[in-house]
Amino acid sequence: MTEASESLNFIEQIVADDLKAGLSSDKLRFRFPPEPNGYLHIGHAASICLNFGLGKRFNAPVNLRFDDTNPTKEEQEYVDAIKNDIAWLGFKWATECYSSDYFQQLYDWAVELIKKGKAYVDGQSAEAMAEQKGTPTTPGTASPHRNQSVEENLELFEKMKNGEFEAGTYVLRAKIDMSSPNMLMRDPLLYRIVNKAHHRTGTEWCVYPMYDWAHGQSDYLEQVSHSICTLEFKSHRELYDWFLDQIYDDKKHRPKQREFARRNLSYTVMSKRKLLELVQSKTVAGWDDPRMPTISGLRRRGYTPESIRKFSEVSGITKRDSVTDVSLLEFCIREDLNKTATRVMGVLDPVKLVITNYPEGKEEMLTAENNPEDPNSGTHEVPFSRELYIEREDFKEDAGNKFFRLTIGQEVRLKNAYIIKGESVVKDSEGNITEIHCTCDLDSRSGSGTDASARKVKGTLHWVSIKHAIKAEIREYDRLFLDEAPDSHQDKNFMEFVNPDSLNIIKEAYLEPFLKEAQMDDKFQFQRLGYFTLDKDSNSEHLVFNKTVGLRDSWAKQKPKAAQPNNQPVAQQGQGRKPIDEIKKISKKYANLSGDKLDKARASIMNLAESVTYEDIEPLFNTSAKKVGTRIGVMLTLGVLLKKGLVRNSEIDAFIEAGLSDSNELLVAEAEAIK
RNA sequence: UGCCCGAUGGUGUAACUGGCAACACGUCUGGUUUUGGUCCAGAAGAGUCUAGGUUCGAGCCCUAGUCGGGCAACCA
Repeated sequence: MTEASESLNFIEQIVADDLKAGLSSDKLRFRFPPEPNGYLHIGHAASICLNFGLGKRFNAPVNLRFDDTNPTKEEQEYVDAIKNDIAWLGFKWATECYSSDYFQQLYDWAVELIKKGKAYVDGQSAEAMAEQKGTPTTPGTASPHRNQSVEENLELFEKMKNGEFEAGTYVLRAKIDMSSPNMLMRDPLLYRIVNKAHHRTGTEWCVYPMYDWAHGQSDYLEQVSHSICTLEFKSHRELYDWFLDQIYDDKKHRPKQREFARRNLSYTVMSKRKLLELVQSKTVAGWDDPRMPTISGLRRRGYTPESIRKFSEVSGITKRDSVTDVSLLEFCIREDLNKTATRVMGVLDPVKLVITNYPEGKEEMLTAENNPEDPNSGTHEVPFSRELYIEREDFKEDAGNKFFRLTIGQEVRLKNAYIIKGESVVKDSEGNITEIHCTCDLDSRSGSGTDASARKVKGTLHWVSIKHAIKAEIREYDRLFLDEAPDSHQDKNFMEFVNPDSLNIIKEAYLEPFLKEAQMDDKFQFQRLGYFTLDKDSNSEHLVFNKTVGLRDSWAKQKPKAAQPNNQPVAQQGQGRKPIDEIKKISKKYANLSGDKLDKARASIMNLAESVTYEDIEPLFNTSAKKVGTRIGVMLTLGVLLKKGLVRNSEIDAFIEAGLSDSNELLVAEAEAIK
């Protein structure tokens, strides 16, 4: 138990409370239970970090259990990908388990249930059973098979198991309560017949257990103490407990289920079904497309395990639904990469720069720091020559005072090189700049120690020597959806919000030659641009870099560029709220205020009162005497209305009278003012 | 219409379990800087969904309401 001073999230609190109540700490055991029917995403990372974090905090084992009870959807490919992702995230599971390992035990328990008269085989159609289930507000009706004899049930279930029936013809149901307010308790299904090979058990089984019958029992078999899942399983808890009641042996530890809210990320979707749709519709290139919120997508994009763990940590665990802004995720990756990424230079949108006073044919190697944040990171060499590429965006023929980059007649520094001054431009017939000519101060070489090199200039540009540059493909990504919560619109499908410009490919960017040696998983900062990493599509002939995330850019914010995706939520406080409600809100704590805050509150009440009617305040005259603040607010509002010509009546007089005789000075003063 | 959850600055979380709301992101200033990055200093922004109640005192407790979410797959 480290970091005991930190506040616990409510799940950790539950565990801590159990410990305090006498649970022996060696009984603690957790599990992460994915279904191998898709890839893990950033939402799963929350659950992984929670469960493995619990294990770490309380020094208890955490199992990885594949919930593989549905062979129609599950595949070995997903099992492998999930294990890979969890390991990459940096977690070690105690035991690798599968629900399918328990098929025999589960079957035996089901037979016991039948013998106890608590389960029966139903041969009706799915539609008929759904019909009988009733609705949340009306009770269900019993199946005609509900009271079949134990012998008949046993025989039918045996035949189900032996494959004597076709898929979908019979099911095994628990006999619980067809009129329970909890729909899940209305004789839920335990087993169905499925004719499909299972990725682990092959064709051994013809019947497969449903989630509810498998999950809690698996927890029990593994002696998991705390079974943590997401909120949509809350109503399953009653069933979870009912099933445990049937098989529980009090010499063993009984698991408990607790639920937390799943995490949503802005501008993306987070359900496996929807992610699968993006993959199958070829909207993205695959589960690990760098635009996907999957662990594998984020990894390919250049995110680190540290950054994802950090994101989970700062996001927290609660029971309310929320949409976390991607900017928080971006902060986490920038924070990590800033400390570790090697600084290099690359030009994405080149324009030729000729240094007219630098000797033709001359080349020199300059020294570049690998990472100014890390004094031990060393340096590397970068070649310099007369003709360079710089970023087209870094030059303007005539620019305002706030443009810190290259213009005609102004000096800027070339990073790690010389200070230059813009002299002239060469344009093509259409007026596009094809070359920029400049002169450089040959005394100003970085690191030379001369006075000239120490001179302060307005800006520093990145560059690359044309002769030495290597070419590479760069892939830049924008958010996959244009809407903050694309799947939250009841009238629109999330696919309508797909951002058509989420991928921008730069076929030919120019990079310093140092990058020729780049390896997969190396992290680079292309200075002044952002963080980049090699994509798996790379080979020695053709380098491909993914842009992980841009640097924070306070210059971009100043530019009016309307094309920037708007990050700001539209909703503003107070909008659509009635003035009187606003006044009530401000008034509530009025009596606690003083000084500036008091004056401010008073002024805004007076201001709001201008648009309040008598009908609004009349019902507030009998606000209880204790709610002084509200009464002061009403008094102030009344004053404004009276000034505007409101005619006095007995209710008004009574209210003022009551105010005058109150013990609160503020209220008395306001009453005095208008009496 | 029934049952079950939830509601704290723009966003995500906190508040030592009842003592007048804190942290992070984001935003805005200013400083440092050979990255308009980093770093440093500072600011603005909520009075805790509403109304009652209990209490000396409520974001935390009680009651009623409002709003949001979940629950009727041979999915998990």
